[in-house]
Amino acid sequence: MSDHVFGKGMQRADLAKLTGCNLETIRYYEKIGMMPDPPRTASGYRIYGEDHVSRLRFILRGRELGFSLDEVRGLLALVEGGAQTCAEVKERTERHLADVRAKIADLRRIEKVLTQTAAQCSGDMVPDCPIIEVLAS
Amino acid sequence: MSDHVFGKGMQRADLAKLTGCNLETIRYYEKIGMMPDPPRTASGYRIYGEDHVSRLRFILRGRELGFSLDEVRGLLALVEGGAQTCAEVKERTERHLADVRAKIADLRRIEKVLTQTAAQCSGDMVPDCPIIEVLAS
DNA sequence: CTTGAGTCTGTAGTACCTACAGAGCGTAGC
DNA sequence: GCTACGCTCTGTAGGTACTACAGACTCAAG
Repeated sequence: MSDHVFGKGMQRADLAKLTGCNLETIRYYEKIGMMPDPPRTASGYRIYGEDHVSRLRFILRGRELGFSLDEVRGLLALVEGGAQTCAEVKERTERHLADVRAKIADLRRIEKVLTQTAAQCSGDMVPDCPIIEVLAS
Repeated sequence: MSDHVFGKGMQRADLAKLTGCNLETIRYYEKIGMMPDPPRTASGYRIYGEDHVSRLRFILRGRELGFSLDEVRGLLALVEGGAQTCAEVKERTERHLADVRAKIADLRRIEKVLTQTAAQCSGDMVPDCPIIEVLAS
């Protein structure tokens, strides 16, 4: 197989290479209904086309931007459902943005504690390590 | 039970309340060896003392600071092992700090993309939503 | 016709919990 | 003494998002 121009469709490995997605993840997305069941050859091999490429790219991009699979599923439904308005898309994006910002705030708090504590630690043979104090407090 | 002053030791629910840990999580930590097997009453009820409280607090604090359970396990081993030096503790903390900073950088990148894209979106009845463009690109 | 690479399937493993069912235990009230 | 209620015990299943593997099959090249 592996029709060089993908004229008749491509195999799983081709789709994986094209999108940078892990080979097994494609099958996983199919199993949980994120990707549609593709047509098969007579012997059962999956055949993918351009529509599969777009859809998988959409999912991967959403994941890169920190959306959960469920959130991506929702966005896909809006897009595929031919939403006349993007208000809902914007709303979900902003909800997600709030999540992302909350996570950043959390991590910054952690960073601050760790930085301050590590700074107090000489690293020498000290009986009372300030880092351990923080953990044990 | 529930000896008001915890003189003879406390039950699981008491330990949970005292540390803010989920009841089931205590059992889970025991199962994976993060918490030692506690003594039991004749009928099999777990009995916890002050040492269990400290250890659980250490674990929870480590988790709050974003250490993995394995990292916490390692720190605990250093502490309980009566390490003469805290150099190793400092090193691990700094390795973890680098992880935290990398995660912050990741999230900030995500935040930037989402903010910029959401700003371009009017939220009106637009056929080409810039958010979807980003996802589909 | 054989060989090697690709594909198929189901399943198990990762991290970190959380929740539940069904059984047993302990105590307060009657 | 007995019942009722709440706690504990156990093992196991679920959730999120994959990733990896074993064993069987298919396909194309030499």
